[in-house]
Amino acid sequence: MAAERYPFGEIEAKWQARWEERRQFRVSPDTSRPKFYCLEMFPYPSGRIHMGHVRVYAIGDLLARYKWMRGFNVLHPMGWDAFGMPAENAAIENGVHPAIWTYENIDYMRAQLRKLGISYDWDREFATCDPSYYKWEQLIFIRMLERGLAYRKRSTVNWCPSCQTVLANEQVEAGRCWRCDSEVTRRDIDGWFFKITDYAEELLAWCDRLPGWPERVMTMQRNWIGKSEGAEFDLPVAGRPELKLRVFTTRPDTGFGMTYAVLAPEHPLVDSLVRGEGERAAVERFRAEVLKQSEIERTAEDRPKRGLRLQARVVNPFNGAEIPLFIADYVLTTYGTGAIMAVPGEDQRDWDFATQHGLPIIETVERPADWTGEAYTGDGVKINSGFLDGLTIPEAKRRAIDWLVGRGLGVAKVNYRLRDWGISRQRYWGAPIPVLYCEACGMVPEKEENLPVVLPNDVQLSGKGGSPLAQVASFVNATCPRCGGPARRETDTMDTFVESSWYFLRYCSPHYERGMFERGAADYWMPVDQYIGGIEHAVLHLLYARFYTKVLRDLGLTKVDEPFTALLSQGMVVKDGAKMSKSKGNVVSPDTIREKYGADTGRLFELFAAPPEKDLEWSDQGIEGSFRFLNRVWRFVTTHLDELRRARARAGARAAHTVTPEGKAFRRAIHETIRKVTNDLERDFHFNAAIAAIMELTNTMQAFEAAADGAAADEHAALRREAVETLLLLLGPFCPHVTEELWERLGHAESLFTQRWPEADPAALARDEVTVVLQVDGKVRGRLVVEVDAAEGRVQDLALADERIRPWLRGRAVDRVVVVPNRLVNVVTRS
RNA sequence: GCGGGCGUGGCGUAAUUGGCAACCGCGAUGCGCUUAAAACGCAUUGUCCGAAAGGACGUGCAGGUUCGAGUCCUGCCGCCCGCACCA
Repeated sequence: MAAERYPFGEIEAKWQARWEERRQFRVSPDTSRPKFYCLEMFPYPSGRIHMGHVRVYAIGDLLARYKWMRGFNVLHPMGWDAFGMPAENAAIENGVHPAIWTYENIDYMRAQLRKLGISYDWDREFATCDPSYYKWEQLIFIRMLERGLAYRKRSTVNWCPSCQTVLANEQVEAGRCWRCDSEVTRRDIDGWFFKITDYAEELLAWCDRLPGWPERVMTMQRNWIGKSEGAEFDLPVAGRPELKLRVFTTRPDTGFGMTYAVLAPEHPLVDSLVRGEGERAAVERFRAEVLKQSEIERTAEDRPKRGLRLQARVVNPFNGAEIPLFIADYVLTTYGTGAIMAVPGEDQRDWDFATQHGLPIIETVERPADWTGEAYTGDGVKINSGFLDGLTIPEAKRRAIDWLVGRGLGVAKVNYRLRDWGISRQRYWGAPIPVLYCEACGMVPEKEENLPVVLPNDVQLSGKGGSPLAQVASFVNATCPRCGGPARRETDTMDTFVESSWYFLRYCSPHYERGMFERGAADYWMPVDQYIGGIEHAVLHLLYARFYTKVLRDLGLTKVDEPFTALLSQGMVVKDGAKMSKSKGNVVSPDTIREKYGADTGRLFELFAAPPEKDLEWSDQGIEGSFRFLNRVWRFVTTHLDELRRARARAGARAAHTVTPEGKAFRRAIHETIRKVTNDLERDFHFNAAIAAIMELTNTMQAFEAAADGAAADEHAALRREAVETLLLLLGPFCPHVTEELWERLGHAESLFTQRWPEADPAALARDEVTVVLQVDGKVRGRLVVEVDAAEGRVQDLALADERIRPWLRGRAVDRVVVVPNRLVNVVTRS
């Protein structure tokens, strides 16, 4: 029973040790070879890895090993995204210090990864919670501060009551915290921001210049940046010449259809517009009502639009009409100017509100004759619009902006949905923000020579709120770097997404002590050629890292514009209908899988069961199938080992000259597999299809073996050897241990992964004959074997004379015959 | 509502990108080996008609383009993902 299974345990330990001894995957810059930087998103050391994590590492290792075999100098590093909430929560629950918890997890997970046999350069490993790492992040923070790219402001922010900290917009998903799923509330608080909005245009422009990224990720980023073009202009307040209401619109052409205007309830102008105590009280009541509804209620389906009409009126500058002014919950402070001109004829939200409040509706675009809808947003000619009448919408937009600009009322304006990145976290386990507050000098950055500002160890973590660092007197109380007087340190820490925004650069020279990274190493290795990770980071990490890289470029530290040339977003591993995760309790441990089947089997299954970008349903039976396959390969090679080794001398003669037709067909199968697998890896990441082709080759080998017993077996020994070697080379990147072992047993002293990837031999692929499909009126009626590239006329004649075809032509006239060379003949009849 | 993607056997999937639909695997059924089971091997496995030969049908639905459509176009239906009162 046990004897039937190949000895994967032994083999895997042996080769992991061997690769380590040989330092096989330790790399340094080498300009004589093309470089390939292959990177999987580094993990958060949360405890243990499960088979969900293994998928991404299996993909990365497959690509890295394949590129090795293609002659690339491959950088394939691994490290730890080690700051973050779970460590702090574990500390609060179990009384373990976050550092201890984190490093213990790292040790455990590193051991798990090593036993999977991934080709990492372990010399480059680091954890982001190490002061030698975050020191550089603090330095960059100061540089960003100097350039106005980091700034502090008081604002209304997303607050997670459970994590007790601020969240960036990207970290709120449908009103809930991305990490703990609690409902997010709003809070006014001082905090630090990175000016990602300065890069909105460039981030957007490059979305069209990264063809190696999945379209859906680029689309998500484009939507997130949310560029819209239009105009911003003033509406004078009637009878109050000193007051103007600034509005933004993407449809300046609809100005003549503006029948009222709306302010966000929190808009700062509201207070100056209110007249008398009665109105003030009504406004306060309305605001309170709006604020008390949660984010989730506010964004619920079918929310009614609530509004309050103010006594003040504004003037529509297009036609001079005095129009009513409202405050309403459907206008947001966070976008545009926080105020809008309302055009119910051409905007559905305004239409809803106007209908509800009995406000007039003016149509400014001619509707199609069959139009039955409400607000109209389609194309058409301008009507009821004075000087714009008769123009198309794009023409009218331009003309309206010119008109506003000419009268000094407004300007053309581009708006983005993207907000600046709030990086302050009121938590302990993160990189300290390197600034101080001095009574005399105000906010002062820490001196560079004093970096890193080290996170103190002696902290009390209660989870009660407030930044835990504020309780550490020895940390808070410091001296001002400018005047030497008493100063208080900033107690917020940085969002952990700051660490993951540049770790790929640190891997280029992880031990460099004179800077963030060594310029030469980064210039050699960057950008990352292939990045692999989950879709959940489409607008989080992947946007931040792009931004941060551009900042580093503008600081003169790197030459790259973009960090990741190509991105593969792998799907989730799902079990029992849910994503495999600790909290769902449906995890499968790689340790269990490894002990039962070996790491190679676990990896093979995850690469085979689904295309990489799709979700993968975990299947115990599926993994059995992958295991069966490897056992079959093992048995095949080991049972024929003597003969295969003997064939070695003859391998040089290349079995091309096999005499028998079966031999020729067999060799073609070998080389077609090479071509197929290479295409599948090179073009579209069709790993599952590549494995299917390798399995098929194995089946062909066994069939060939069974058919060619006796004397013929000897004749084909060299061919058989070629087949086995090809199989091992192709399968190597998927299942590195078992293939290395068999490669060695065949008599090779060199590692399989120093071999060149096989190339399909055109001579082997060449055919003398092809099977052509015969169709009558598009239906397959037969097959015909003809010589390759036979003349069309000849093929046509043969087809028309074919016995299988003739009955179908009886009583019908041939209209024409379509001949697709080497593929198909279609006889088209006329009835 | 806007944007993106998907829809193929009992299941996971494949199809040289417009040319034999279902490769590979899982499951199932039968057989062999075995005292037996496991493991392993062989065979069958889209649906319907037929004893067979063979035929008809078949890629969510309805059309279209084409000699030929899983693939391209139009319109529906369904599912998944992202954003969402963004002016």
